[in-house]
Amino acid sequence: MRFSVSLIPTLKEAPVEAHTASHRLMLRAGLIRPLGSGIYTWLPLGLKSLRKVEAIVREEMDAAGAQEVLMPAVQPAELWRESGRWDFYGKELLRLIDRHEREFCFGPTHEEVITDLARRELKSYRQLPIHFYQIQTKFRDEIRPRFGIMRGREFLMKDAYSFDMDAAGLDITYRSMYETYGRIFRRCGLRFRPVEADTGSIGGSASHEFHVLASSGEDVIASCSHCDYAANLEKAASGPLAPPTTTPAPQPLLQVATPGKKTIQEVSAFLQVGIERLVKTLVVEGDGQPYLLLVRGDHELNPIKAAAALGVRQLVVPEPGRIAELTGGLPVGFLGPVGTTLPVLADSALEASNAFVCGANTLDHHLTGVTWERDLPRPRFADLRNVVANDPCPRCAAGRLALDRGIEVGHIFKLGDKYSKALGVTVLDQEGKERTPIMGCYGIGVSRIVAAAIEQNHDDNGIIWPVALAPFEVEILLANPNDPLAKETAETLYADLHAKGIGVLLDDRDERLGIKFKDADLLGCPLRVVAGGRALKEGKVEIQVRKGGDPLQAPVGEAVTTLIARLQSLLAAESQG
RNA sequence: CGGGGUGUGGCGCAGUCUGGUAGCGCAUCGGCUUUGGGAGCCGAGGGCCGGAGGUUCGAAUCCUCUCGCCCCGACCA
Repeated sequence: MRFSVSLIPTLKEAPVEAHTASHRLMLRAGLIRPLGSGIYTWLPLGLKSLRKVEAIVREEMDAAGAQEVLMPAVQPAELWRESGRWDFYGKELLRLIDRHEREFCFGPTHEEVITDLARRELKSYRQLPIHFYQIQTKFRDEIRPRFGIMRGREFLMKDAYSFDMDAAGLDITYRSMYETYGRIFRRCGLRFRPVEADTGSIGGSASHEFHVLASSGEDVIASCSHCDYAANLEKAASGPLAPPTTTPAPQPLLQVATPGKKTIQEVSAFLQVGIERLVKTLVVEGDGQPYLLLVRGDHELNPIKAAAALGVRQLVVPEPGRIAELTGGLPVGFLGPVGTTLPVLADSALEASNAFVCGANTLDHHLTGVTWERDLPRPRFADLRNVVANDPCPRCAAGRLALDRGIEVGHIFKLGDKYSKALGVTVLDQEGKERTPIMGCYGIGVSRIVAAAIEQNHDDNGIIWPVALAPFEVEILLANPNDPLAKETAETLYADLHAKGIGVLLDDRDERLGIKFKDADLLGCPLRVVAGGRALKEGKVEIQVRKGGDPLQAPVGEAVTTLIARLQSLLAAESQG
């Protein structure tokens, strides 16, 4: 591609509203342009990268035996009513009405459509297992789209759905997808980690997320220093904690004045007690019922775990005003479990606590020396909190958990028979009996991968593409278009690389070299070649790896082989995973 | 949805408080010079100041409504 005739609108300054690296750089490098909140046009250069991701995903899915289909983006409401999700999915579902007043939605996902296809076409166990995928534009009406492509409303997704006769069959398919995903992200040159995930509202029995590691990631993932345990924060569990080392001898129960000290920090500082010896009392509403939840002062409530432990469908943390209603007007900031009439559930980390501090249910007072059984009944204990760094690993004795940030780019699920049952998919087994197939579903955020790759690979000057995703592997800078020798060298190199199947961008603009350098850094092609100027006087071109390192010079005649060798070694290094 | 912010040429911004008919840098176009890390000089084009209504002799500026965009938002007891 020739820079001079292409739309590559680079920007010196990014619009103020772009904050994250990938968002800024995608705008500045001219990969995308916004059209509305959370919706973007992919410009030629951005589209090249997007297509590269797509190609990798498609090759690996095909290799794993999945069959590509393309389902409608617009889906009749009727199907979603059958699965029960028309009402359940909420406002993220973009709903449409056609000229006949019939209701549709723009598909955020395609379980209903694929399951409908399955019930029409699958009749016999002989057709199973079978596995379909598509790469398609999805729309989810996010509450708050942000970070550019990373959390847009419209995005490109690979979604796949498998049908097996039984759980054992699904295990095999699931395992194969787990491996396939690893291959895909390795080929993309991304540093990533598969983690155990909560199955959430979709339901099902097992689930893994694949996260690209990046400090700007929206998700927190915990992994063991010792074994291969890794899970997202929603799901991550801790091994049993040792009691706080500062646990004192038994103390009498005392009510102490703590005027105006409402926060854990304030109380801790005021009473000169470590925050791990305080107990936070949280009021929540589970399916309309109030509960008191207790977690240690230095821990955070995990609402998903709490909802599961309480056995409620939906857990709401009420507004302060509502808390007062639920507790009969007790002072927020001084709540405690002693003497409460509400059901109490405590985090397991508190099981070993004693002589702790909590609110006294009296304005401006806390209790100290609180001890289970003596001062209040032992409540039920359960895992209610987010793990913190250094918690013991739940799987192995030796490991400690570390927390990292990640960008979720893939998610695989064992769905079970939720959809196949709801929509009535049946096939005949060997005995001629009707059976409901077991489903799995497997998603990859194709467009998000492009943003995640940039998030993980950039510097102050611009993008540093992994070879596999770069819009072009090589960019040639024609140092001076008016120098016939430089021009001829650049053109020959351009043609030769092209002939070898290497993606190459030729910056043949009538611009100063400085501008071309700046743009080349911004665009981030893995290799940059300067044709002209100093080196060419000695019959050489200058080659620079975007990732860093000293520039090297190669005789013009050897430039192509040198470049190809470089690309291969880069590619090999990047796909180690 | 709640709270906050913001909307002025393609991008970044000033002007708004204190009303008098729009300006700066970058980008764009033309000319001359320059040519290895976002050049210099000269000249030019481009904005119904998000939209609607109102106040006023007069509105980017004041008032009301509305739309877009951005940021924050359970609790941290």
